[in-house]
Amino acid sequence: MIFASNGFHNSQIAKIAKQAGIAEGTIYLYVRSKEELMIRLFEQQVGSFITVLQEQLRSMEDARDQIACIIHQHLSRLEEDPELARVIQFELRQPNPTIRDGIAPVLRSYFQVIEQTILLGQEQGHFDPTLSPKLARQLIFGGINEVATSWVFSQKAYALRAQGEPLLRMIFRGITK
Amino acid sequence: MIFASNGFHNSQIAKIAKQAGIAEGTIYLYVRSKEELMIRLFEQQVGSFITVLQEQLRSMEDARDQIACIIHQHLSRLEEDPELARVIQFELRQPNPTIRDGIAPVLRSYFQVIEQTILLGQEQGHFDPTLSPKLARQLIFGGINEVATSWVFSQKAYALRAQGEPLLRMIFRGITK
Amino acid sequence: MIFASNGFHNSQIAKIAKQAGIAEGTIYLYVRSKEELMIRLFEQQVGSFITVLQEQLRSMEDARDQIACIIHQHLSRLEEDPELARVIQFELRQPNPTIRDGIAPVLRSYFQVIEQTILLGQEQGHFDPTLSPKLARQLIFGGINEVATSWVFSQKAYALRAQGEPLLRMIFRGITK
Amino acid sequence: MIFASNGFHNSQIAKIAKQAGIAEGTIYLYVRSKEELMIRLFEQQVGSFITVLQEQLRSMEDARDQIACIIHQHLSRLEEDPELARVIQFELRQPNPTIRDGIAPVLRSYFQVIEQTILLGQEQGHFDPTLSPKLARQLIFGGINEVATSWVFSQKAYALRAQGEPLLRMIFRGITK
DNA sequence: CATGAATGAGGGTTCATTCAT
DNA sequence: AATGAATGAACCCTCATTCAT
Repeated sequence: MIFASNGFHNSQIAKIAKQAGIAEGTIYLYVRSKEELMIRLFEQQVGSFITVLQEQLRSMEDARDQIACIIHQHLSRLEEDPELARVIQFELRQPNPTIRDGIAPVLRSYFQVIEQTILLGQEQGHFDPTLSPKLARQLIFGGINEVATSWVFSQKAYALRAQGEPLLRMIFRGITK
Repeated sequence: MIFASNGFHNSQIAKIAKQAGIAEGTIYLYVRSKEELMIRLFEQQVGSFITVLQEQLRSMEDARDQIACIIHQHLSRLEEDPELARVIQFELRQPNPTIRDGIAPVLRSYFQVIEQTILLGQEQGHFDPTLSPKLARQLIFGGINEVATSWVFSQKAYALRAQGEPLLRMIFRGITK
Repeated sequence: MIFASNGFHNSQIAKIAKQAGIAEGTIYLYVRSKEELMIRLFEQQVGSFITVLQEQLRSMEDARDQIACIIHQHLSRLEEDPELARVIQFELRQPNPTIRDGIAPVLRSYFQVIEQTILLGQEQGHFDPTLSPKLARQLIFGGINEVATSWVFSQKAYALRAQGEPLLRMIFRGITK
Repeated sequence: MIFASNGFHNSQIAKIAKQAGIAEGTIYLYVRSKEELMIRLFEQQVGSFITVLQEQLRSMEDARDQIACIIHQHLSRLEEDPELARVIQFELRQPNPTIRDGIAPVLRSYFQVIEQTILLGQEQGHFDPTLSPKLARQLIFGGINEVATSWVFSQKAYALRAQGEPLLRMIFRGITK
């Protein structure tokens, strides 16, 4: 089952199936509902992102490098796959509680990666030890997200990756002791 | 007739009308379509928020006080009216371009308030003059938004306002020279 | 109550009222329903047409003159008041049985005028006595009507009245002994 | 799938679907809108009528036989399928310009069949050469139509086909030299 | 395993009608 | 008598889901 991320645009099952080159009914052999499909797709995309990310983080000792890595990878990933960006920014921001709850675990595991890094940085004496890692994560994730949203809104008129450096500088100052 | 801000819950016209205590058809006396309704509601809510906010900002000289005010007012407003928070966080984050374009002007005017304040702070020598006001705004707005989103997700289990102080401290450090 | 024929276009009550320069509710002081309104308007228009027509017919002895008069008056009336033509051609040709039944009496009285004239012509020895007056009337009325319909469809690109003469000639030959 | 010609009665999609023994949504697999449905049905019905009619006309040399054939076939067709009669008489006589324009081509092609026949008759020396074929067609079509309308109004209390003979006689006299 | 035609519940919108003023 | 804001039933259409092949 390879519904590559290359196909949401409109999120009607008919179009998703067409984009994936399969029949509508086929989707339901793998998934119980459209909601589950959205969740599975999100899990797949974000899950693989996290796996790769953790791989890279493991090779870094300094939490500051790790934070830099997270931010750059996040922006790069969205820039590479604008469709995924759209999905995350809009498609998944739905009032539908089933979807919200469904993606929560994956999102939480990403949040934990960030929070762990902050904790590590605090232990290493780089980051302000009085910071709530959760709140710091919220600022970081929210900031990246808003930068990405603006970029999508702007019709991708500029390089998203280029925002990483200055954004990183602000965040660093914000969380450094 | 003023549409009650709490007239949402679900976004079906029937339910919106019921919540507002009016008939479905009545809505269409004031609004041409559901999309326009969403936009009008957003304009009304955010517009009045901005008006009040600017009033308060005018009485402050120091841009640092202004930033603090913005963050606190934003969080307070959402906490006072959790329904509005839900609408902004989820209901309006839609792929629908009409809505996105419709709310863009109001959102932009809020963004300008923030960016002006940052600019002022740079002129006053408080904030890093090399910062892009736009990017700083993105971090601030994105951060606040994410804090609010988490709060909504948590079923409002804690005081949103209480997050203002520590969030503010991080942001200050992040944008200060 | 003067809802002159000058106002159907679209047949929504709101527009009819606006055209007549009165409020929507006012209509319901004179009429129980939209259907009744349509019927009353039709009665008024066609009724006055018949009255005038009979006046003129009374001054003619020869049934052949009378038939000529009917055809010319009918076409003239529709040409003078294209709005009435539209109403008769389309607005009133509805599946709605209430309207059909409601206008039936007026229509029938017009039919009787025509059939009486044919009968007279048969007695005068001008028209084929073996003809069914009803069938002859159907041919005449149907013919006029179709000529008028074509004219309306053509966006009134030519003079409707001008069709009277040649149409009359055909009909005459058709019903003459 | 062929929409049963008797799938009308009322023109609500729900009822049309029910009559045709299919679901509402199914209709929209074959047709983009209700208007298109009406047009398609008309095209189908009238189109096949014209095809059969032209087949028959081809075997006749004399334009007088052809006119007789047209009138009899027209009346027979409506009598066989009273539902079609209702549709043509009422359902399609709508102010809706989309439908009017949509059925215009089919209707026009029927008109041409009639007008060609008249032209032929004029060439053969049977019909008055000074007649406008268009006007003659209007009288013929309008006459048939009115006869059919009366019949439908009468709740089909008598044999429609029986009207063909006397109607034909009148029309013949009307258009003969 | 895969298909895609068929389904039908659900939702936005219109508009004839009412009724408090 | 007149108004017109409010009503809400009715209707067209969409689209997630099913199931016979």
